[in-house]
Amino acid sequence: MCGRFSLRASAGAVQEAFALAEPPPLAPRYNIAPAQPVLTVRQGRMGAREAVLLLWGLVPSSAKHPALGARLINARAETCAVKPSFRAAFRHRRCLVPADGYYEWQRAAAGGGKPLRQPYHLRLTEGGPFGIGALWEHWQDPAGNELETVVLLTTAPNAVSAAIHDWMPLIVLPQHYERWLDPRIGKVEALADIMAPYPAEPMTAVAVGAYVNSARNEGPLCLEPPASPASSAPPRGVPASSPQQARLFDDTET
DNA sequence: CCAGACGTTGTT
DNA sequence: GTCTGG
DNA sequence: CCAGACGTTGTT
DNA sequence: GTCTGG
Repeated sequence: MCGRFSLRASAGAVQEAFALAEPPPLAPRYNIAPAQPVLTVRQGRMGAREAVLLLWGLVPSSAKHPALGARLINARAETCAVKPSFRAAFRHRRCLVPADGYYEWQRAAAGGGKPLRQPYHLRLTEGGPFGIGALWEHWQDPAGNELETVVLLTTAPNAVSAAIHDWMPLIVLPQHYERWLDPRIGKVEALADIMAPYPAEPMTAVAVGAYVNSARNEGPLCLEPPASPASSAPPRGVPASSPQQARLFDDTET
């Protein structure tokens, strides 16, 4: 699952990572949430790559109204090529959403306690930006009002992500960007190899405080460690946290 | 044929 | 639009 | 994803 | 519980 992410990288770093002609409009973000505009990299038939802001939460082109509460924020990579709401977008409107980390909430272990959820920030240990595989869609009502929206794809978790949740965002390898973005390619057979879990080795998961829970909160406080660390009772499969920072990586199960 | 849904996660 | 259910 | 609201009439 | 807002 991927319902919240960060993008702190500079416009220059994102321009270079995604081979953009222009530096994208970009301010550091620590808490990007559904229903907000997200930077999206896509490609036209003539091959020009562009970065635009689209609303996160796909409104299918068939929707009568851009149902604000029923937007689709994630779609499964394994099935999006055949689902009616995503099929056309998969064939013609694949895109990448730049991020440099995403948040996952780990459900508390079974027991009497409150159903508190512990958020983690998952990112490349090296720290750079990456591209989340996504689809965009165009919607227009009879009056001519237009809306462009985007949905993030999910896939099976790697070892780092599996300790926290059952899914992870589809992270596309840089060597696959060109093929993924090419609108002339639409057959799932020509794209299936791209839709695999990103390897666990380059990734790190860090427990963070509840500040990130509210989509109204923004800024570096989103990455502060939890006040009462998850180390008090690390759930199964999760190594105990260090006092300073709960670095999460199980080297034994990659 | 027409009518109605079309998505995910999580929880029970 | 396109697929599923009846 | 999580947080927060969830209703009406009337008055300012 | 369920829907909307961010």
